[in-house]
Amino acid sequence: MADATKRKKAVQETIEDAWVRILAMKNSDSDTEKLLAVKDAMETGVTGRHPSGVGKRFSKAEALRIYNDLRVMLREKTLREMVEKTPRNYFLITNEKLLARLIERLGEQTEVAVDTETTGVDVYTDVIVGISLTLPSVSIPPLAEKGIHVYIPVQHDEGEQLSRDYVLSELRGFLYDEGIGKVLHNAIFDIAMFRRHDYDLRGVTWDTMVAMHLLNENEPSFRLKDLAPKYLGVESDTFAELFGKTPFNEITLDIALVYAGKDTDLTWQLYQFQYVHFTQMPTVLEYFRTVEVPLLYVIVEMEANGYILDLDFAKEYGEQLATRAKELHAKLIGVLSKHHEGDAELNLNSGPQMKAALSKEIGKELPNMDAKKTLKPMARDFEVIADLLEYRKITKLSGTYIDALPTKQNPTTKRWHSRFNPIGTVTGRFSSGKDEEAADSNQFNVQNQPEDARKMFVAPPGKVLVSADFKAQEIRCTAYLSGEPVLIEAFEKGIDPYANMASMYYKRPYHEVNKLPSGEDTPERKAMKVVWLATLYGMSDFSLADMLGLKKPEATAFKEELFAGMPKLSAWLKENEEHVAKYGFVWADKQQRKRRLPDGKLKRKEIPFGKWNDPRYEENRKHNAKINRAMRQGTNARVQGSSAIQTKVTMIRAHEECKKREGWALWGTIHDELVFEIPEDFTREDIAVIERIMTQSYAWGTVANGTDIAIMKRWGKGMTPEDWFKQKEAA
DNA sequence: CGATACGGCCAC
DNA sequence: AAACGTGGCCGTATCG
Repeated sequence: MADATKRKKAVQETIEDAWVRILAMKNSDSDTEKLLAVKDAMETGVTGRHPSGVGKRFSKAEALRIYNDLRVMLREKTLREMVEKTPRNYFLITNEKLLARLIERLGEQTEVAVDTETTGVDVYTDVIVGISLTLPSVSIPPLAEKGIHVYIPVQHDEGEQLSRDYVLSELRGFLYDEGIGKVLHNAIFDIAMFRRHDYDLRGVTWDTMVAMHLLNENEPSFRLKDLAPKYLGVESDTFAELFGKTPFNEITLDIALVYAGKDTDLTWQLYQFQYVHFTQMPTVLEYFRTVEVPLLYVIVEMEANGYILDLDFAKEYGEQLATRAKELHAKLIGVLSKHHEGDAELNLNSGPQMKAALSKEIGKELPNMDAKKTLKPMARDFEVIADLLEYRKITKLSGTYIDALPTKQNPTTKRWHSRFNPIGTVTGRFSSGKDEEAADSNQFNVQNQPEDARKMFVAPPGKVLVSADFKAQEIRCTAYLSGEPVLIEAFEKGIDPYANMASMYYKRPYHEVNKLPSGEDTPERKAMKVVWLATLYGMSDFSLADMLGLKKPEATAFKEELFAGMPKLSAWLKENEEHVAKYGFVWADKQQRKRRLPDGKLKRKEIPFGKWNDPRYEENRKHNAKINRAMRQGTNARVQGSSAIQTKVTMIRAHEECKKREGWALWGTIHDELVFEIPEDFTREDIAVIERIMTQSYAWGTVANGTDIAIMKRWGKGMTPEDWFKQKEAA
């Protein structure tokens, strides 16, 4: 009876009521957007109920089904319109005669926009199916538009076209001509695609994606399709919106022309727009042209070189970890399952479940499950916590690294390839990991491999890995930027800057506060390091106190006393904050890169004394927190950003050197470290070459650079070059 | 089963 | 209220 009533009620619900109900649900942003689009389409009569919904109550599921149909309709309409409106200066190049005429015109250009269309985003496996080019200075007399945009299909399923081999060989002169500048959006991808077909794309002069990052690192998206509407006023659909998962070779040529032609058209327009803005920042332009653009080639080579993993080792190690995890799992379940209700077994990987069970087991409520802060201090008193920590460490290690990496071998190259994204961070550092639109790719983050996972990475046969770090890179950078004598003198004397600070602060001899013979830190040196890093990262006195095990006033006093002994550094820190507050940005070294922190210019909002916790002032607190954050970011961005420049410049030099030497390659970079692979019969002079590359490619004024070099067959700690040679001579 | 958010944790 | 900067990835939770 109740059911019948419900059913009756449901039938009676009007569409209007249904919309109110559905939109009141807890919908994700993207769902809400879709639902509103459907509502609008239904109200304007574009669409009606979905066939599957006839006779049923109108549901969110039905609305989303309608959305999918609507999207297909819309897509077809958009594509039809795109083809109808194909600009008259867009041309398909489909035969020898047209290609020959194009090549003649290409020879007259000084700069050309280039883009490739491919079967997918695996640059080692997928292939080029078409090439688009924008020739900006070619005019076809009857047309008013200046410039032409061409698409050369080479492997579409249908339509008259030339073969890829023929087109590439005919274009060789153009591709290899450094005198014809190439302008691309995300050139790394296209350089790698040409490389995949054994062709170079030489003479890249501008990458609109990288340039955009220098113009505004806070840009929410660097996709051409997002930048074009924003900065050029040109609407643009993404590949996925237009074609879904259809590979480009299945797209008919009329559609391919208008889509691919638009890519280089927009890239060229964006270049023109960006160039005007760059003329306002000549130092940044110089940096872009001499560092970021040449670096693109280095990145492509480094990524393509790739990694070799010791799969036998990974398998054995993975099994060891699995065995131990199983033991710990059984033990933990034995102790904790009595605190867990429900049919399903207690899930040790579930934070909420474990927090509840553990709290009951130890008889007090845990605030959170943070390993470092909450659990580790209790591990000695509670075996169950020690076990859980070990279990979590092992499952993290195997789940993210030991078991996961072996599955990511590239099917074509049989190697493992990471991505190094030169615009992946706001400060200029590289990020590493998956591409934005390569969710199912084999790419992985090589910059956060823990020590135990690094053991899987081995040098290629007959080679060794040589890691070279910038010794105390960020401190030297700070010494240089601030001009602080205490730091500069330490580096001049070749002594440890932390120990030097400790000696000064504690008024004790340097050797007493430096590292112990075992290599361990003295408490004095360790404290200096903590305070130093805390300052660089803008840590509050509250957190500093927490880390040093002091009360807040003591931590404040400690910091103040230490920095009183380094007045230039203190003044520099203050200047950074003032600069952020006044201009809303800071400069990296030699004004090569900006870090824009617009929140720094906000005016602080008043919070009356005693009202800190008053919810009425929550907005004000959040507002002020944004300003505080910008202040912390300012100094950090100057140091991290300048250090990233040093690393990038050094990579270019390293790459040049590697090209000259048989068997040398750049293997990777981890922020303050470059890793080379070189033949294992290297000499002392070879090591001296690497030392010179590291210390002389980019100077911090008069502050000397330093490097520590290690030789390895397997990625990890390694041995010093001296030990390597001693061992070799002994054998 | 996909999309999204989040806690937690790996690196420098 | 937050309290340390820059990242990426895994597993769970949650939603429909």
